Amino acid sequence: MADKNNIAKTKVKVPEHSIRRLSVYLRYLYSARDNSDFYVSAPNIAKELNFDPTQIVKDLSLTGIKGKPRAGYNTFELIQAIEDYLNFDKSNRAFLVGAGSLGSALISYPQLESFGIKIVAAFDIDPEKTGKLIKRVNVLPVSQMPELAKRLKVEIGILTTTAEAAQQATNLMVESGIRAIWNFAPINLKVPDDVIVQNTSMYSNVAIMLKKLQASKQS
Amino acid sequence: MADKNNIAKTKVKVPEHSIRRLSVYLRYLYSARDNSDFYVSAPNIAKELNFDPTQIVKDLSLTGIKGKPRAGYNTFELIQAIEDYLNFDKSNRAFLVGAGSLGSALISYPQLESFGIKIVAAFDIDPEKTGKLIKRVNVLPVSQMPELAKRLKVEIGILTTTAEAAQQATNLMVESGIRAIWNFAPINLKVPDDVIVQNTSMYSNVAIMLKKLQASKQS
DNA sequence: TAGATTGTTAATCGATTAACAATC
DNA sequence: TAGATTGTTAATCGATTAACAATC
Repeated sequence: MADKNNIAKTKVKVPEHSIRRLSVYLRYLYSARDNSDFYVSAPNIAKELNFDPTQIVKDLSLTGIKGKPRAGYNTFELIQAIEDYLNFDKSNRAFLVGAGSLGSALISYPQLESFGIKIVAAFDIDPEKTGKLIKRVNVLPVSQMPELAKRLKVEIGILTTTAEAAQQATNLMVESGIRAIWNFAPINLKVPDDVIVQNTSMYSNVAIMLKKLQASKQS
Repeated sequence: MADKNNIAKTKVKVPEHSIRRLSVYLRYLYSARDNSDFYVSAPNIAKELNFDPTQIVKDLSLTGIKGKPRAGYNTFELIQAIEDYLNFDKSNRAFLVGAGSLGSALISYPQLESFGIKIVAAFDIDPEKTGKLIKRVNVLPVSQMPELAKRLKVEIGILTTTAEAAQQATNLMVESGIRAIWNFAPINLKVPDDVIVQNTSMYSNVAIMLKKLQASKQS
């Protein structure tokens, strides 16, 4: 049954909570490294980030790293282990579709490359926008996407169009062979079973923040 | 113990998963309403968004709404119930700090207002940026923040500065009486126990997407 | 050695899913 | 009435936390 398949596929099982935390640890580890801290321990990180130390130990063990009792983990090895586990090997080329203000902001977002995503081209339907450069990234007409995707073996698409244009842009990405879509458009995309959609809704974060604010007022 | 207190306070207990989903349902319900669907049922929404129907029923019950067996929920009542539950009453005024490309993108982000946030002013330290307008929002020097926050009773801050400027900007927001900070800067902010920080890290989403992509290739 | 930290196993907690009765 | 859907209670599942042994 196609529908059931779809649900199954959408939920490729990965330990989301741990992965989310690992990316937070990683950010801290970069600064520790720059700070010449050669060893970091779980209680160390925990104190800095206000996390639970045993949870950190458990998360880190996912990457297969071995730490030294008393000392902690070698900072360089730990960074390498997390980067490997999260596939941040810098070869993940991505297209950005929708060169509006959010798209431009993402192209400029700091360190996105060290987090495994390299934006190699941007696309737009608006002829006003195409033919220009945004921080060394070319903005091309969408018609060039399928051919370029195949040539450059691009598997990742970042969707920053309006909600109205999003589904059509998605269809084109799928036709071009894109396997994973990082979606910022506030709409539920329809994709084939084997395409991954990562929704980044601004709204859900707003909702959670407002709810916490309300809860904090009541106590 | 201050540290323990901090941990406790950071985790004001709200059903995060349900809230996140409710905001997704809401977005769909707006389109259903515009489409003149006067009644929607859980299996209805489930099919459209690829969710589990019983989970939807459970989530919706959080808002206190009563549905009709066989028919479902009145669309207007349901929208109202979710908006009430999530405090989207449109009176949540917010300051935006850091008028760079991401800040501008957020000011232009569609429907943010219907999701409970109204950006009433933007701030920047760069004199090049202050004194201008971004889509009807004034960009002011940060020095004006404390006084204006008190006058307008602003409790929410949106932080879109660089990582380097983020902590200082945060301190100023806290001094100004901001109670909740929606943080886009890739850094762990230090705040007093009673201030809520909602981190929106781009990186964690990248990490999860890459991990899913890898997992899907292995099956 | 003593003490701090890792690493593993067990207990708890919360969220999701399943089952089914109530009801329009 | 029959059937679809709500709504509630129970079972399952996964994630977090606690406990403690191993080790440097």
